[in-house]
Parts: sequence; structure tokens; C-alpha cells
Amino acid sequence: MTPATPAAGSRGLPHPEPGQIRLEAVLHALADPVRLSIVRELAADGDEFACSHFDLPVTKSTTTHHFRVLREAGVVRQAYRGTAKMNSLRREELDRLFPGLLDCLLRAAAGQAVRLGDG
Amino acid sequence: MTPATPAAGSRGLPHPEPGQIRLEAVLHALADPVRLSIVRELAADGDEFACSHFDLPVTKSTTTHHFRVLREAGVVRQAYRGTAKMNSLRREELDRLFPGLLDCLLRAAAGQAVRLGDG
DNA sequence: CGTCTCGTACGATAGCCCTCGTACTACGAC
DNA sequence: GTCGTAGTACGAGGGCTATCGTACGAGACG
Repeated sequence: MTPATPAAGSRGLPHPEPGQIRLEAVLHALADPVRLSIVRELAADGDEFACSHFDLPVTKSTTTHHFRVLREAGVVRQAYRGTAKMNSLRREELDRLFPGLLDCLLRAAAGQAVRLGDG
Repeated sequence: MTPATPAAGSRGLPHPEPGQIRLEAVLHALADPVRLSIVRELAADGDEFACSHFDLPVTKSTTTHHFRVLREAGVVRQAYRGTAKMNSLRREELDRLFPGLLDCLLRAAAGQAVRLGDG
């Protein structure tokens, strides 16, 4: 088992292939405010970050859970690098599967935040 | 009883105003396959339809529930017309709040269906 | 009026999901 | 080897949700 991928670390992390990514799972993943904020931050910085980089209002256990949901939905890619687990957006795959969706979503989230800020 | 909304002998249906529509609620509403199919059909035909128009794999009670979720999320507008309850997409409001999002979503759903059909 | 259809309300059930705490493993540094 | 840090696993709790069945109300139509 563990086919070929884990070139870097040792622990294997199952990711869905592009053909397996379901729109409903993506929407469900993004419907949670904690996960949406993770995705927004990943998209804004455009790089990969460790789980511990994010300042989330939940415990470590819950953080692990949210990142797994995002990974299993096909939204983020995760890879171990030492003890750290680096997270990055699967932007290219998502853009190919659902053209424009991610950008619209991020713009919508940003607009929502602005509107909330305006009061 | 029924103290509030006494107006005009008809049943009142509370809709969120555009400013109250939350992106997360919209995503949550669209994350369910039954509700997504409803929205897709409404968008495809571009008109308003009674609840009974849709051929859903659930009972009447559950159908009522799903339409209410869509209405309370701000995705559809509902109005009584005789015994029928007409449903229509709140396209303009949604497009104003989340530009391009609905189209991307619908295109993504359509693409997903095609991919599934292809096997 | 009676009856039929459309949809609602209510209660119940089962499953999922977010959250947590605690105990544990994996890796790097000293 | 020992320690510290990053993250996982497991179990539990509380809440939400999708589903149903049955009983009910609102209009249309004879």
C-alpha cells in the first residue's frame, strides 16, 4: 500500500484525485467559518503554511479535524515536513474542475467581511 | 394566538433581506444534493415553480424542509399563489451580493454532472 | 356543501458534525 | 538518550440536520 507519493516524509496522507473531488463536499467544507478563514488565508498568502501558523479560535484537536475535512474534500494539499504539516491550496486542480469558482468564493467572502465591518 | 403578522388572511413567509444573507448559509444550503438540484432546476428554467413541480427523492415533509432552508438562506423567494407555493431564485440579489458566484456554482454543478455521466 | 390537492406542523429517529480533553506518536535539537 | 514541539487518535458530549409519518389547514372545483 502507500503507492508512490510520499517522497518527503514517512506518514502517508490520502488525498482525493481531481476526478474524485465532489462539489458538494467542497461547499460543505467551505460552509464552516473556521475552514473558510483557513482557505482565505491560504489564498491570500499564496504559499504553504504549517497548521500551527493559523490563529484559530479552536483547540489543536479541532484544528486537525478541520484540516482533514479540507484535505478530504480536495480543497487543500497536505504534506509533512519534519514535525510540521504544510498546507497549501489545490488551486490549479480546483480551477480546472470548477473554473472561476474559487475566485468568486474568495471575493464573496471578502465582500461579506467588508460589509460586516461596515456595520 | 398568532399575535404577529396578522395581515390579510394569507400566510406570511419570512425572507432575509440582502444585507442579512450570509455566505456560509448559502454554501451550507447548496451543499445538500437535493437542494442543489432544486436550485439548478430553478436556474435552468429561469421561472418560478410550485414545490410540487419538482420530482425529488424525498417525501412532502422533507421537501417543505429543504425549501425552507433555501428560503431562510436567501437563495430562493417563495410566495403563495392559491394553494401552490411558487419558488424562484433570488438571482439579482445574489448576483449583487456575490458577483459571479451563482453562475460559477451552476457551471461547476453542471460540469460535475457531466463528469459523472462520463464515468 | 363535500372533496381533492398542495403544503404545513409536529413529533420522533437516526446520523452527522463541531467541539473538547487526554493520551499518544513523530521528528528535531541538545 | 532526553526533552520539547507539532500534530494525531480516540472517545465523549451536545447540537444540528435529514428523513419520515401522521394529522392538520388553505384554496380550488364539483
